[in-house]
Amino acid sequence: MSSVNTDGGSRGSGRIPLNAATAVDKACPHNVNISCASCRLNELCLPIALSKAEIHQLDEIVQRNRPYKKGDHLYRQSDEFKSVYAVRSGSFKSYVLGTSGQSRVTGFFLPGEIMGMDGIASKDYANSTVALEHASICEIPFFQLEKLSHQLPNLQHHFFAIMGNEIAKDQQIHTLLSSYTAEERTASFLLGLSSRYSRVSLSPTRFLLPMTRSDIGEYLGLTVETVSRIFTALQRKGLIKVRNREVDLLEIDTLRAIVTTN
Amino acid sequence: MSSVNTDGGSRGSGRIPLNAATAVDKACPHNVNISCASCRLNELCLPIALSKAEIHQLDEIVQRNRPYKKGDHLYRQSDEFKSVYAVRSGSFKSYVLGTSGQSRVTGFFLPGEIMGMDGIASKDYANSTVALEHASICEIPFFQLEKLSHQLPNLQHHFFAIMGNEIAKDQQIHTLLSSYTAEERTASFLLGLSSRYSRVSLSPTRFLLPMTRSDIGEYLGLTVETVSRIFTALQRKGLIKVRNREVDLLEIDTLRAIVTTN
DNA sequence: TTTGGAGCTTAATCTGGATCAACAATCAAT
DNA sequence: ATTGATTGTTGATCCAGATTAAGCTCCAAA
Repeated sequence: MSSVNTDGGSRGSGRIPLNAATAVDKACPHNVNISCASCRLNELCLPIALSKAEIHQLDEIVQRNRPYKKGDHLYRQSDEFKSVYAVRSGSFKSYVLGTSGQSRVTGFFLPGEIMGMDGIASKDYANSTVALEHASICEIPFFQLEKLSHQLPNLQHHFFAIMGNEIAKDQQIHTLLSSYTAEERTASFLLGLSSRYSRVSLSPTRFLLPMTRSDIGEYLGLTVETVSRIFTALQRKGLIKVRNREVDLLEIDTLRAIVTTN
Repeated sequence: MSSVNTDGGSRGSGRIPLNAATAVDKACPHNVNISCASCRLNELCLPIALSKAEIHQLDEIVQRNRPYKKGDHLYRQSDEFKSVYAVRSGSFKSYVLGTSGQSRVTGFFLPGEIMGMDGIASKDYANSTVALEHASICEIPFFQLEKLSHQLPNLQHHFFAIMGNEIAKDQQIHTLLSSYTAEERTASFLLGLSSRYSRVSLSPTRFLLPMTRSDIGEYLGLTVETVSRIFTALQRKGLIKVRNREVDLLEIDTLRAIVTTN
């Protein structure tokens, strides 16, 4: 079941409907009135491993607000922490500002992924988080999630797993940044996006980048120029095809080889 | 109350008993028979925010094994995950091995800190973890911790906070590696150790490094040579004094300024 | 007390990616 | 359609930190 797109979310005036974050057999995720039970992401998101009845209880505490448009902030650095958020559709980036105003991207979030966990310990968000395109979310007030986790061992277990996953992922990035070249980082980044898109049943080889080259650079510890040059170089080698935000992974195994040869 | 040291743990044949991880008014942490209730770390470690009775329940599931000597592994990459570990005394590093055998340090652990959370999601440890010196730990079988967390809301809350803290910390390192110079990274690293030592009531300005220059380099994405040069440079500027593993932070505010001027 | 190896330092050279600069393409707003 | 702003590309130059190489210090084991 690959996607049949109906609406925007893709940027190129509808020309190529790549990874538009829309539903196929379940309700449209931009729609505010979906329950977890009917959400097409329910096997990737918080409800995993919950029973029907338990999902219903989760539904009770989930708030589905109006959608966000590109540039809208979900929360800002040092705002008081009160909720974690699941991406329902679209995408977000998180970033911090340096003392002299430069931004540093700390993460990207695609449908089914959880945002805001950086605030759990300190009670303030450590990052700002902003929509990269038209997007919608589910807000889960954390104190209610804790209360419910206390009643539902499955939910507690799963949320521990989600946080553990975030920890493991952040440590991989640590390794990436401390010892990989620009080309290795970029290849790894594209492969990472690939598997995340594939997780939500979108093409693992052909997708639209929701972020700018500059965002990618800030995330990978590279300059925009380097990211642009590496894209061009990978294209010359025939491993990918890039046109603006549109990416084709032509030789995914060779890309993987670049990463693992480090 | 600053520390009065009685035994080793410091390496310099007893010459300077800096940050020997020994107890003052509570039982010696190398001792296997301490309970959480009597442990001098109980206000930093898992028991925070637990009542007397709750600490007793935690004690029941904590296993206090024999001490580890330098080079002993706690677990290795891709071993089956079954426990998290609290450092009781001494210190550890975690690392991963690249395809061609090079090691990449992913973290250092001092008394009161929790190791092994990278395994929670995947059920396998993502890192290997090894003692940097004579050290002891408390092992907490994770499934028992989950079961107990389910009974004790305070424990659940606290463990969420510990994991959230790890996430926030890992993201700071992401920023550090993606946009700080060698000098900024090194200064930040020293300041980080400083506050972690101070957390366990050891001097924040004078301590022994439990790790090699090479470990530091692998952690910060620098070579040994660069770490060595930066240490020398910071010493020439009068900001620190280094002699082998012994470090003095002479101008802690200037060090902070180096980091924040990024 | 020697010896060997791990750990550390310093210096000389090299290079990957940053910086600087110019321009092109795309898009949103009029 | 035109304009200006944002985003992306490409080339020339530079430099922080890697690499290479050599010697030094410390200490554990013979």
